Amino acid sequence: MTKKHLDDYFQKPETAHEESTESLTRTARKEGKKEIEPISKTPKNLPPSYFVSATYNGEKRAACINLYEPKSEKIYFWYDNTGHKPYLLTNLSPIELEKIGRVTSHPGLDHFEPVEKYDSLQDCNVTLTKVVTKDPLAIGGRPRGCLRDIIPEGYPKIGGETEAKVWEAAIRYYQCYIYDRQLAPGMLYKIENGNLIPVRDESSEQIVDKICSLFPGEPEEALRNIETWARLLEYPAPNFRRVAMDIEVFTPPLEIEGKLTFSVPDPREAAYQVICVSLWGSDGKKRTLLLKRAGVREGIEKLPPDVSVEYFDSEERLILEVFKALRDYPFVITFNGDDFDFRYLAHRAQNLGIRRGQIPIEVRRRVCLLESGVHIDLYKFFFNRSLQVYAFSRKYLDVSLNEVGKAIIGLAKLELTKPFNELSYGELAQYCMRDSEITLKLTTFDDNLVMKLILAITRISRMPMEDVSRQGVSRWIRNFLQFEHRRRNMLIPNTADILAVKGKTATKAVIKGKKYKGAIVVKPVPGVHFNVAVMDFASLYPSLIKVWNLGYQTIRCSHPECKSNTIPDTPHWVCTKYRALESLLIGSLRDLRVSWYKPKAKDKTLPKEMRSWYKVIQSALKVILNASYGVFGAATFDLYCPPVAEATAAIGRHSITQISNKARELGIQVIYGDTDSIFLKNPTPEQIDSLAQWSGKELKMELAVDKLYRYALFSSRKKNYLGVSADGSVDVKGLTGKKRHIPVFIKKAFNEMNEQLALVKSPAEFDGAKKRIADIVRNRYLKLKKHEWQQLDDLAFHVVLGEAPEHYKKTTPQHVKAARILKSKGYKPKAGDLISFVKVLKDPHVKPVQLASGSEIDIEKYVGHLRSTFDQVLDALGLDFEEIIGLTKLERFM
DNA sequence: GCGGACTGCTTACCT
DNA sequence: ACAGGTAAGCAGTCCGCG
Repeated sequence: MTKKHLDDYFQKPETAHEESTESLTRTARKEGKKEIEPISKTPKNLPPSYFVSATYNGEKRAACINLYEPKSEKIYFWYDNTGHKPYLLTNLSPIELEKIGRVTSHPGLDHFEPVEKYDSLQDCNVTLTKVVTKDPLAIGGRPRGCLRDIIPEGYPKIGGETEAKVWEAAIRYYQCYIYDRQLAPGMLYKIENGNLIPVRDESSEQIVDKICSLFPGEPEEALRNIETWARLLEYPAPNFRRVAMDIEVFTPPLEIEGKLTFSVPDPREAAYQVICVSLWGSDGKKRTLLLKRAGVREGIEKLPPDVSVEYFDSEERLILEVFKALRDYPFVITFNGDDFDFRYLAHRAQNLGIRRGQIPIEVRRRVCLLESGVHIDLYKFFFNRSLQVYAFSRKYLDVSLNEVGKAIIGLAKLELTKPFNELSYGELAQYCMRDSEITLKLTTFDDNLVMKLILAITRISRMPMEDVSRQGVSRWIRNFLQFEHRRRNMLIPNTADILAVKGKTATKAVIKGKKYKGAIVVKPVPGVHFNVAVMDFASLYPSLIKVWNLGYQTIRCSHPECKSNTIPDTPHWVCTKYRALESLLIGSLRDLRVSWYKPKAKDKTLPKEMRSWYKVIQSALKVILNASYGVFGAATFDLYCPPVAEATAAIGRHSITQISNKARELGIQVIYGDTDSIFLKNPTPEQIDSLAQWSGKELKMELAVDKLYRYALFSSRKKNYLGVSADGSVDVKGLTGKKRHIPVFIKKAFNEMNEQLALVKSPAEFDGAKKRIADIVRNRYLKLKKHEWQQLDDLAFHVVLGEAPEHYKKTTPQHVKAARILKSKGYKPKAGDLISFVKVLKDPHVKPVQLASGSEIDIEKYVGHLRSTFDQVLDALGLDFEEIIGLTKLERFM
């Protein structure tokens, strides 16, 4: 890599305006062979196509845009023809830069160019120098000799006056290109006479106007911003022609404790044969490619008739056939393809002597990309915590194909009944096909929700689809903020500079080690409360960021006259002269979601496809908005600004305190509240109305009824309650009985109890329910005492191993003890694994469930867990666990 | 040397 | 690589005790 690029420096630079009219592929050109079919053309003209991703092409030394043409369903390339080049910014003048030999002699240097930028941290215009290079690697990305390191190191501090600094030097080149040309990834572009031209969507203009008319009070700048977002979000998604792929690799069997297991082959070594590959296309094509091996039984009668079964005598030909398919489809979906399937295939191909040019996979350190299309690795996508919680409402708890498949589309992996290498061709194909079936269906369910979600975030974040599907929400947010900086010719500040000017926090966190004080939780009033209304602020934190004009630029600004514009409960103030970018952008996104996309997603009068698109948008916005406050408190975020996060939380506390005071003033009893919500006991519609009115008027915040509970049940614990809605649905929050590590044996009883609680309609009906609940608890207790469980698994606790078992130094929690026992038996528990263990009488008091037997169970421990699980509810019902299980008060003291 | 009180660690949850 | 706040269970330590 390094060598190749060093060589590049000594070549004559190509003219950047060179037309790319030839229709040979990049691969074919490199190899000088014509036998490979063209990956894709770079045409002079192309009908409207979706901008799906962007890269840098090292050979052409130009940005490359991947366009998906929805009629032919193919990807085409367009290379920059504007002469755009990589650059960084520095405060050194060209004259000062000329004095640094390591800069002027740098082979990647192109030229210097003065630029004016607005520095929002200092509130002044600055003249900087654009250091333009021939190659992005000249700026950064290599261990030594990059200009972004050379400039600050190399400048002799004359008189100690000027400190040489660089800006915008860590932005990926293709992002820089998107920012500078103000491109809209995910939107339509056409190629006309070799030029890239945005395609305006006339049909959405009316609807965009309508959206804007929803916000008559907004200032012009905010309206223009809303308009921009609306244009991006209204345009529909294409059909993404795609294929899901899964591979199976021969694995030598490993014997542990007399049981056969298999270790996962190392994709870097790729030492074993690829024995089966399955391809499941969105076009209905289902293929399974099998390697002929000695002594393997046929058994393909088990496969559905529409699967094409293809046998190969040579592994090399099998792999080449797979590569052909990978070139054919514009989008390829895998589950962990970055770290396994693609990595393995590429290295295996190399091992087999397949020429580099014939391998369409670009293997990078952490990802594997396709030369001719877009690779989406669903493992990374579903691993994303924000998506897990806010887009898929914690439906899956473990990120494995099996768990995600079961939870989201109700399709599990096939279970193997015998060792891998004893499978017949049919069984192997069946197993492998199922994996690619789940993988594809994870992108097709709910009217292609996943593909659309990626597209929507691509548009909001201004990032390529590959990056959107792999990176976290903080990158999405960072990128659209950087884009808007460029649009306004604002200097993108360095993280260290923001921190130096505005780094200090002033409040004390409740939790040791945290940076600032967070939200308030109101102590609940224990007991059962009928007719409870839950009111909450619509997206509290984004609303506050909008209403209070929060951003790194505006918090603690330098203007003396702003200092009186204080933030409650902190020593901070906010600018009164300028609007913060974060406030503007997050504010618009919030407004769009609350006033347009959320209602539209529920609007039954809309056609189905339209409503489904609106659902996608509102869900994408939800994910982004929910993280929009947290990122300012995250040191890894480029615009990290602790006082912004601190101020947001402080105003949040102020808001909920004000609103509960007002509620009490109106004569409503507040029985609970957490962060942005208050639980009101038996309020009248008038009281609810006046509270909402007051909030809008005094706090400038929307407060609305979120839930109406027939009754709610509280213990004295915070973040612990149970609410029953009018339709009998039960919300369980925080109770131990719902936590995933609790044994099924206890969970079952807990769920039975909830069924009883769901039936209660009036206070009078509680007596009967209490009796039945007492029965449930007593029965469980007796079953435990009599060792009556269906299987030992039902008694297992399931706890995630946060670190590798040997990594725990300070304490040894029980699940780690269990993991170490497993390790000593030859298993290889690693970080992220779910450890299942039971509590036993003998010494370490835990045992992995696989190794335990019923007779060694510590029954009293389980009674204790049963008790503590139920106490949370029994307290509120006025029931007593010990009385239920039949101990008299006297016995308890003995 | 023992046991209760206390602190800290770890995980899972809530908003 | 969004944040802080809360609950639970256990591990480990401290402290008093003739």
